[in-house]
Amino acid sequence: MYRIFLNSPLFKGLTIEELDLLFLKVKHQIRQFRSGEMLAMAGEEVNKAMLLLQGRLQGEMIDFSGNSLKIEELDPPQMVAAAFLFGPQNKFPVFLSSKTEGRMLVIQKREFIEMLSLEPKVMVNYMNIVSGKAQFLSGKITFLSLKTIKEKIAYYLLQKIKNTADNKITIDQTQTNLADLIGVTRPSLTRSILELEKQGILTWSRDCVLIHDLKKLNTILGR
Amino acid sequence: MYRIFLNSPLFKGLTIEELDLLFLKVKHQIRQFRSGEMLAMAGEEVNKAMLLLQGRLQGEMIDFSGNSLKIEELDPPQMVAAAFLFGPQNKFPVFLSSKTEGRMLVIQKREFIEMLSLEPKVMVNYMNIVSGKAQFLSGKITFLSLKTIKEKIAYYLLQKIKNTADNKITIDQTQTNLADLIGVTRPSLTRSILELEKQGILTWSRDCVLIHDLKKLNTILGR
DNA sequence: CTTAAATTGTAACATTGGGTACAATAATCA
DNA sequence: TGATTATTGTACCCAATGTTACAATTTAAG
Repeated sequence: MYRIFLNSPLFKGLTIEELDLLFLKVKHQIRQFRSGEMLAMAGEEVNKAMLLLQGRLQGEMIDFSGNSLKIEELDPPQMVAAAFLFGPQNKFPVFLSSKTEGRMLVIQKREFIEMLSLEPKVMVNYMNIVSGKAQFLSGKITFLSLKTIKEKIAYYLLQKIKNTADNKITIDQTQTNLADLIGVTRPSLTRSILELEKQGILTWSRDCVLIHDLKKLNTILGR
Repeated sequence: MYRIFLNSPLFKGLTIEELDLLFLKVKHQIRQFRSGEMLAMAGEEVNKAMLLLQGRLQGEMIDFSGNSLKIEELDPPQMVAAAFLFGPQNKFPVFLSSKTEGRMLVIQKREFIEMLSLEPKVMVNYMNIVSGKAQFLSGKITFLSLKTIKEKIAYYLLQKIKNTADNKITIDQTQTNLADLIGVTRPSLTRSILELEKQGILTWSRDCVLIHDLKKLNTILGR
């Protein structure tokens, strides 16, 4: 019955038997949702643990000029608003809506605390999840602190180049998408890319980027 | 002996007896530090729980143009880097240095996990702390997502006005400080303030701000 | 009360990036 | 291949903010 929970980060390392036993003791529900449903408003209180089982959610922060800065998409079997169940302001930080239909496991906060006490493995898992959220947000802040488009491009590329041996980076999206991702307009992004090319730092072709001068690319970020 | 830990958020709700018993079982050290000491570099691994007992620390993210965007100051009895002890990238997100001399309690991660299992109250306290960190960072992101200076001013003032009954806000810092805090230059801040005054939204005197038109102030943030 | 220092106001100019429109160049499909 | 569409390059203008420098005002110190 609870087999589908097994590959969730929250229940990682548990046996089926442990899981079955746990859910015998802990009260819980399954909530169904349709596509396009608004599941939570920013500011709303979080008083239950939610584990996405099926479907896809998205959390977006509506910035005040009406644009929406996408924070994250959520796929199963991830927890929803994990970092906002405890803490002094346990309210949704984003608008949460469903991109598809699906369902999630819901456990009231009181019962969730009980569960964490009953099973230390779940406790450690949960701490990893919440800490991971904080770390994700911390990374976002690093990025948002970058001021110029060139800095954002440099940061983006240097993140990508970590995973490749040579100085060639595969770009798996269009400039339009990328511009949207880093929060600038497309013509501005193109303009900055071309300036970087003129400076001899890189060559940007449709599907990949060649870094000619890694040193200068780092210089843009002041290091 | 461990009485000084009692008013720490981590050990809130424990009796002296419980605390004594806990620290009999859990290995720990006290680390002294001098003023101006660099305690951790951004990127360094976090493998111990740290609780500031005395002195003052500051964590700052050196932004890549060399400016430093202050993230937080830390006073006793707060935990250090609480949200970065677990999770997939348990590394310092900021440069941590001491502003004064002082000392802190240090518990290795392994022993810390043991402590959380031994005492559920501490576990819940720790989760509140980590979640609080995530929530703090989430707030930072909201702020960093604001684009114009007027938006930042409006956000700053509306946060402050929550705590006051009337429409008068006490400003406890100079414009120079405030400009630094919200990450803009001082002349630009002044310019924006004056424009807000011309629009009849507020009056900004040395030590306090009078909001004349709360509605318009909200409008700046698009709500 | 006078003076020095800190704070705030102001102005001219440079830079960055958004808005818009359109041209040029691939990529895709019939 | 030819036509259609998606993507990228380019230009022009404008708003927002940084840079710099200096003036005006307030506060603090003696």
